[in-house]
Amino acid sequence: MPVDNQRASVWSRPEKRRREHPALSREQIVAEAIRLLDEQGLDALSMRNLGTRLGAGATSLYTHVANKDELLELVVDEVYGEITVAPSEDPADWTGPARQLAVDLRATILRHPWLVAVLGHAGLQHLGPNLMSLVEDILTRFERAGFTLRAGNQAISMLSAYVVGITTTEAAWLTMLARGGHDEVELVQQFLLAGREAVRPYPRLRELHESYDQLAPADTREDSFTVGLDCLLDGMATRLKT
Amino acid sequence: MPVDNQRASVWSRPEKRRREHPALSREQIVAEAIRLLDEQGLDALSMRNLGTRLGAGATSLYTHVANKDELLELVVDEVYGEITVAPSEDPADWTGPARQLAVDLRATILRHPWLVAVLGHAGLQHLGPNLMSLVEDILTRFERAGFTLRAGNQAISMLSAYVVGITTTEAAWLTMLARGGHDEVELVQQFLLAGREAVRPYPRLRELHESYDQLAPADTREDSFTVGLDCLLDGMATRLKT
DNA sequence: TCGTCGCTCCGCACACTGTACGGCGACCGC
DNA sequence: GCGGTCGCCGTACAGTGTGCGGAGCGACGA
Repeated sequence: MPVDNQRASVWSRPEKRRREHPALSREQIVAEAIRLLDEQGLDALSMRNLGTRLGAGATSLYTHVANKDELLELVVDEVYGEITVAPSEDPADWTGPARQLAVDLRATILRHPWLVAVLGHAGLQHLGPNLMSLVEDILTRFERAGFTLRAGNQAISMLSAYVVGITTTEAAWLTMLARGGHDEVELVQQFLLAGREAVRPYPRLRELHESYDQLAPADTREDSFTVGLDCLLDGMATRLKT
Repeated sequence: MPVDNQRASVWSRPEKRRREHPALSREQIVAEAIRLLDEQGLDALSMRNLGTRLGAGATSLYTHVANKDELLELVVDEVYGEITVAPSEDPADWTGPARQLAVDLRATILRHPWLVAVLGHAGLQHLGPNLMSLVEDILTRFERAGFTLRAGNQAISMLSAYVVGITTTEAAWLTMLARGGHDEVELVQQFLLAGREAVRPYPRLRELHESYDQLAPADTREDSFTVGLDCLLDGMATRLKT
């Protein structure tokens, strides 16, 4: 299947809209796609499925969207739009925006666990308008706090890499949870039971495993994320900030 | 499609092998799958495709492997087996193994760019034997260097999260490169050209963009990774150690 | 007012996917 | 030699992304 690399990206090609009241629109399709993804996961997103949810045929979508891949590109950028970094009072403080970016990004991914799978296919290279204005915004903060543009860019890369990486596991967990319809605590118990056997030949893993026996899983995830984020910010402070 | 969550995991269920010289084996299937993935990417891995490459029918594979998902699980753990952390002379040095883990993991992912997409679907929760013994190994090093098990686990999480996150973008880039069969430098030029337009409304992004104009891309990626890793290790040293 | 054009939407078709099922042939222990 | 078992495969089914040609409709020039 040859890929036309020369075709202009989604963002530069304007949306066609001549008819007065077209039944479908790009916005509508993207919105419904996100709803479908949130409700039933990535596997449930098929063109036919999405089409019928919009009261349309599958191929009708192709008038507004070139590809399924392009649809996902639009969806991803739409989700990026959910992240905004609140204006801070102290312009010299870069820690606040950085932390907020990380926390918001994580929250967004956990709200849309299918995101990591999509990013895995396509990378973070999408460069939709929402992502770009977000990055521009944060670069501004970092610059104002004394970072060079390069350093600021590096900081953003590190932060988002860490968050995406950490969240990959969490999102997979949430997906499994949603699909089975189980309670989190119950599923954890089940996993601990299964893991106990697998972990037997490895003394350190076994001890670690046992130490996690009676813990609220959501809190553990939260704590682990925060500790890691603190580490990262510390390191950035000593290395990147002159 | 209902998923049988109760079925024992791949690792506990022993491989059936009664016949003297069976034409197919699990190892062989996994090995060929990896070869196919490396050559043609994730999309090209279909059961039929893999079957014919092994001189067998598609459904024959199901005697050795329950699922395509399970096959991927086996494949992922097989790839994890490529990572080994060399024994270090100084037992108090945790930085060496940590850095080596990160570098090796990145190299492995870049050697198998499809990995991140698979991880995106499934998370890092696979827990195959190769991964477990790797983690056990590194936990040992960390423990010997004064980490608690919890802290060591946290460190591993952070490191792999960072690497996976950073590498997601790189792997997507490499995949695109491989699919188009283009030269990296040439493709970079093309992207810079396309990006120049997109980046116009954002002053900081534009400046950043221009500053990347004449740089060897592979070196840039390498540097960026190393700087971020140094940051992370610094942070871990001040936060996690003691 | 009447073609005619362009755009949106749709039904059909094609190649391809994962995998359930039943059969076939060859090897094993007896 | 023989029955049972196991590895392999052909067929089949539901479902996928999407190319193509046609139908209906709004707008617009003659």
